[in-house]
Amino acid sequence: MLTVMCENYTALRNQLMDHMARNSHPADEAAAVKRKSDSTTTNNNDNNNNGASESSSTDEESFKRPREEVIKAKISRVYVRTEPSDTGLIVKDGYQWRKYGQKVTRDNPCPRAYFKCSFAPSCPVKKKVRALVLRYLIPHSNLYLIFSSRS
DNA sequence: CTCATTTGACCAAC
DNA sequence: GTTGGTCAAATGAG
Repeated sequence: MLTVMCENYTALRNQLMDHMARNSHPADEAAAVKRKSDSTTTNNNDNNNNGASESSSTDEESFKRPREEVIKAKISRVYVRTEPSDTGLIVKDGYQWRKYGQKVTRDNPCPRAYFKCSFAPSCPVKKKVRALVLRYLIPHSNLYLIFSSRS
């Protein structure tokens, strides 16, 4: 399961990097080049995810933190529409979610549920689910995932 | 007993 | 004031 999760993370991260590279501003590109030139001691950064690189070296945080900050600053939202026939309340995306709240909005008859990823205690991933309409499919990453009926 | 879910309370933003 | 998001005690399922 860990291997699959790492593979999914790498694939998703590559997609994110491609997307960021296509839409990045000149300042971001300059910062990326600067970070790349800073990491002269090692080049295997991109093969590590945040969890697996914890024990690799002592000075890794000097170049690891800026990248995390960039990702966190680029919090994104993804809207996914699911099969109308699939009325189950459990999202079969292969990951564990813990419900931590539910709201009923005034103009919306369907309750909105809030889930946190329970796969890891520090996992920042959250998702919203509007029951019976939409739900999230993208698993672990630093993305903030939201479902909505407007997409 | 343990752990996940429920649900009203709370808080920040508007 | 309202609304959206989160917290946490109560509750239920196993």
